[in-house]
Formats: sequence, structure tokens, C-alpha cells
Amino acid sequence: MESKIRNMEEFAAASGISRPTISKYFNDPDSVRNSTREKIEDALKTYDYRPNVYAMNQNRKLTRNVGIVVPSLSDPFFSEIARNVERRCINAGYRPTLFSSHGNTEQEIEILENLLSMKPTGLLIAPLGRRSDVAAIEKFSKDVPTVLFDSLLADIGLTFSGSDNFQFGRMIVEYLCRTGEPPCFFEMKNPSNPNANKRREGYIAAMEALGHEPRVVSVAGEGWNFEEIGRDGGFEAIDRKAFSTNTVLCSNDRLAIGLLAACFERDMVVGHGENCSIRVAGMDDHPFSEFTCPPLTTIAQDYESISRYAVDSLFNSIEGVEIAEKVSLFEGKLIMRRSA
Amino acid sequence: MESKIRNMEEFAAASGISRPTISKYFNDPDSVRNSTREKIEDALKTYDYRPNVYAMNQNRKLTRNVGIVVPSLSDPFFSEIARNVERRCINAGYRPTLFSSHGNTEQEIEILENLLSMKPTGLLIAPLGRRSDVAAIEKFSKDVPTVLFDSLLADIGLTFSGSDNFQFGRMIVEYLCRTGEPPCFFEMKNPSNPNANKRREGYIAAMEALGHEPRVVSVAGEGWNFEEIGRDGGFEAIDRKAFSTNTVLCSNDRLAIGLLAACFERDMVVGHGENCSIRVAGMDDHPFSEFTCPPLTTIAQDYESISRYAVDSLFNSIEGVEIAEKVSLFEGKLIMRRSA
DNA sequence: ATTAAAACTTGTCGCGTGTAAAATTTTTGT
DNA sequence: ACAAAAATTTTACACGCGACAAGTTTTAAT
Repeated sequence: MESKIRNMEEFAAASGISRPTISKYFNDPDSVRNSTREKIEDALKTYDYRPNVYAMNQNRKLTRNVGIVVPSLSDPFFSEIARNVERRCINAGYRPTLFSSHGNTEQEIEILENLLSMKPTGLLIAPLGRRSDVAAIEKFSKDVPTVLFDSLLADIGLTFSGSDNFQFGRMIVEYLCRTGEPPCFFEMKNPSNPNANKRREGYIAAMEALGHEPRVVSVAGEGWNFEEIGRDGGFEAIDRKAFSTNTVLCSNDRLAIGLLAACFERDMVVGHGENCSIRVAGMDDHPFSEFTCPPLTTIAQDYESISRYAVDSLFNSIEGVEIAEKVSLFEGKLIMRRSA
Repeated sequence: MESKIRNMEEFAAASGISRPTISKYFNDPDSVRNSTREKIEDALKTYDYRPNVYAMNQNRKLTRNVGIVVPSLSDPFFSEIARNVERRCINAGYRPTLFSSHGNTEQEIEILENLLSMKPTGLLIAPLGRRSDVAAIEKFSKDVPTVLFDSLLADIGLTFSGSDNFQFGRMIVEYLCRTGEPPCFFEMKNPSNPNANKRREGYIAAMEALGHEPRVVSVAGEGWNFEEIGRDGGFEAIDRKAFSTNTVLCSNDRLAIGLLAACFERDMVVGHGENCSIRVAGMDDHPFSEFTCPPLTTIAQDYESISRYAVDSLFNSIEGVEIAEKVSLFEGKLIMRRSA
């Protein structure tokens, strides 16, 4: 059976249904009578017709296109959460398109501009953070329902979902203090992500609550090459004996991976065993943290909850459902491994 | 200055240029006179008009849309090469859209089906490999100019570009034999990627050429969780003393990272130093291999050349330029680090 | 200055679908 | 069995742009 169906009109003729009804079916299969739907789906099997996306969206108010923007797809954390978010959009009947800003302000703006011409129904964005053009994102969010995740930006967008980074710091500090010396905090000097600040604050608050003096070691470095920054900053910190205790809490797992490399190079044995000289912990539960040497103790972000809240609140809001809370923070889970 | 420009006609009126010329400008800014281009670009600054993508592509034969499909964006190797390919497409004036099959046959097919309705001008795909539906990809490639990279699939597509995996094996075997005991080969039993087979063959050929007996250790495991497979398979191999020499060449870096974790757990010191008990090498130069403990000796894939060839050959072929060679394999570069 | 070529304008049609209103048919509830 | 409601069909128009043809203006070459 050769399919010479070239448009909806011909398909309508072939299936014995009027074109507007076919159109209605493709917009929402449940909006037509059961008997009609069956007829259409039978015909669909015989002639493999698919509506022209461009013609469809030209006159449609609701394209059901959604953009997903993350700062960096090379970071497994973002590729994982992007995958999660993407899947949820598809399941909800939307058409997601994935973009990465590659850590670059101009690219983030460019993505939004290109997105505009796609008449998107919504946007799910994990902003770059400090480097984001807040005004541009805010302007965009006036035109298109926008939901932020991972990194909170002023008061932009319908909702925000992310981790309770303050709690992260508190939780792991308590664990580290309970099981050994109180930790120093290892971070980038100018973190691009506002979460880093919350984590530092959580660390400081927890240390003070436990009667310890906080000790923050900030190292230089720009961009998203966190492992390299962690390693090079680690060398420097080790060499100038910047860590006042034998325990280091890193602002994120990628920095920790770099620090582990630096410790290895300096022949420092990492872990909580007898012959170990330093304990290292991170935050995020990066997909590779399970396989470092030693495996990294960390706080796992709640990927599932974060992406669920982002997607649900976007689609609810599009479909007119009132949203209860604008900001939703999810707690992390302590992952105990051999590094601390 | 409020922009109430709703379509090209209104923008044409506002800028004092006729609509067909505006249309021509958006298709190729260099196709209009300098003075005209300036007028248009001036107007563009005043009224922020952008053509409707859907209306544009509806009647266009050449959409300049290209699809980029990779097996897994969670794998930093693919996210890196995808980024490289993406950038090249944009620079060539095309509109790339990135997709990940997530290691899943059905998703790979689904992506191609959805892509069809985007009237793509071309496709750049790194297929899943063994799990790919070869017939589906071949069918697609009949309709849309298609270029394969990374993983070669039968005789599909215009061109293929990837690494010379046979050479990878030979090069690193020679290095390892020169500097220590001949290596065993560590791999998955049923590799999803055909490159793994070429690498094994390269290993065997090189070993035989040097007068050593090849020793292949294949471990169980399905899917794309290579680190986990490498670690668990590593435990098993170590415990049953499957490695007949003190040197292990892993089929890829992610397996090697897993094996490093297993060695660490079994208190085996990895490296080429005095007190080391095992040497481990990988292949790919995965972005994290620089930060493992110890840093991983490996063969770097030539990302740049692979992506350049893929993109260039696609666009050349679209623009009617004859293609010299159908298959292009690029040599790897030995990256010597402390693990071997 | 002349002339041919290139660029532009005007006008018109087609693309494949959404969408609305009115007329008709089918289904549902009693 | 009948009326009311829901679903469908018919008809008609809109959407925003690409493509083309024929005529006009500008530019470049001699």
C-alpha cells in the first residue's frame, strides 16, 4: 500500500472523515468520538501520514513546544536532570527542545531569542547564575511562561525548584563533625552559581551552631572547568597549608574530584581510615562520585523532585491551575562513602 | 518606540523596502545591496521583528535545519563532540537541534520519526551501534542527507568519520610493551559499540606482531553504565586472577575508571612507579581521565577532525560538492599519564 | 554618456493547517 | 420515543511567508 498522502485533506478523504475533525484529532485525540478515533487510527496505519509541523504551528496559539535550557551539557549533573525534565515533558504531551548555554552569557541570550521564533508554550531554564543576563530572562518570562530550576535568579519566572543548599551544608557539617574533625570549606572565589553561596552560608551557620570556627578556603578560577580549578586550587591550598583541619568540605563534587587529584599527587591518603591524612566530601552526588578513589562522600540532590516540581508547575500554570508555592526547595540525602 | 510589527509585510512598510527583498535578506543577508542591507538592519534595531519560523519553513525546500543525534548525552565524550558539531553547524549557517537516544533503540527511531516532520536538510548521527535499527536509519538516509560519525553502521549514509580504532590498539600496545609488561585487554562481553571490536582486533594484532600472546578479559554487563561494569567486572577479574600480566588495557576510559575504582578497593596501587602493582590504560581521553587517581594514560580521540569531517562532508554534499572519500578515520594521540 | 547587468518593486499565487460559524448527524438521558 | 446535548460536517477564511513573473530603478562596465 503506497502512501501518496500529501496533506490533511487527502488523508481526510482516505479515512472518510472531514478535515477539521482530523485536525481536532491531532490536537487532542480524546476530543473526538471513540468510533471516529478508531477510524482515524486505522487509516493512520494504512497511510503513514503525519501533519506538517510548520503549517500546524503557524496558526496555533498553543504550540506545546517547550524549551529546556541548561548551563552546560558537559556536566553530567545537568545532562541527567535535562534528561529527566525532557522525559516528563514528553509524557505530558509537550514537545521539548534541549539547549545548552555552554557557560556563556551571549549563548544564553541567543537561545532565548531563537526560542521566541518557535512560539514556545513554556520554558524550563537552569540559568547560568551570576553570569546570566537577568533583564533578558525577565523580559522573556513576561512573554512566555517560564520556570526556573537549579539556580534561583531574583524574582523571575512562575516558580523555582532546586535544592535546599543551606540544608546541604548543615547536614554534611553535622555528619563530618560527629565522625571526625570539623571541616574546612573549599570553594571557588567567584562561584558562577548562587547555590555555592547558600552552601557556604549553610556551612558557616552549622559550624557556628556546633561551636566551631568556620574556615573558608576560596581559590581562584573562572568558568566551568571545576575539576581543573579544584585540582590547581587544591595544590595551592595544600602547599600553603590552608586547611586547618584534616577535613575538607567542597562546594561541589566536581571541585572535590579535582581536590582528590591534587591530594593524590601530593601523596596524601584520602579517607576516614587509620592511615589516612585527609577527609574530603563534596555536594551533588555527581554520577562519577561513586567511582572516584576513594569513592566520594557527598549529599545527593533530589533530581526527581526538582524536575517534577519544575515540569508540573509549568504545565499546571499553562493549563490554568493555581500554583500553591512559588519556591520549592528539596532536601538532599547524605551519601556516605569512603572519602569521609 | 513600540514595535507593533506583526509580519514581514508590516516590517517591509516600516523599513521602506519591499517584502520580497526583506525575504531575500533573511534567507541570505549578502544577497542584497549594501545600502539595502543597512536600511534593513537599521529598521531591525528600531522594530524588533523576527520572521515566523513556521511560515518560513512551510514553503521552503531548504530549511537549513539539521538534526544531531548522539547515543547518550550523559557521556561527556558525546556531549563534547555534540557541542563541537553543533557549533560548526551554526557557523555554517544551519540550525542544529540536538537529540539523545539515551542508549535506547526505540528512542533512536522515535527521534528520526519526529525529525522527519521538521523537514531537515541533513542529519548528523552517532548511532547506538549494535542496538541501532539499521533498517530505520537506512530508510531515513534515503530521504535526508545523512552523515554518520563515531560508530560505523554497514554502508549507510553519505560519509562516516570516526577514530581509527585499530590504530588505537596498536599504538598503545606498543607503548605499553615498550615500557613494561605486555597488556591484557579488558572489555565488555557484548559491547554496544562496534568500535570496541576494532580496538580488540587492534590489540590482538599488535600483540601478535610483537610476539606476545593476546589475553582478552571480557566481563558481563549491559547498557551504558560503563563505570559500574568496569568496577564490578574488575572485582571479578581481580578476584579470579584473570589478568596474566601487571598491565591492563581497557576498551575505553569509562571502563578504566571503573577498573581504577575496583583496584583501589582491592588495595592495588595503580601506576608505573616502584611500589605499584598494576598499570591501567584506557582509550578516548575522556574529559575526566585527567583527574582520576592516578591520572589515566589513554589515547585521545581527535574530536576536532572527526566533527569537522562530518559537518563539512554533510554541507558539501548538500551544496553539491563532490565528496572524495566516504570513510575517514582519524588517528589518536597517545596521552601519557601516571596510570601506565 | 551609454548600455547591460544587477538589484529592487509590484502583484499574485500557493503552501498545509487552524479556526470559527452554521447546518447536520449521532448520541445520550429520561 | 422524544428532546436535548454532543459530535461532526460543510463552508469559508486566515496565517505569514516562499516563489515567481514582469516591470522599474540603480549600479557597474565600457
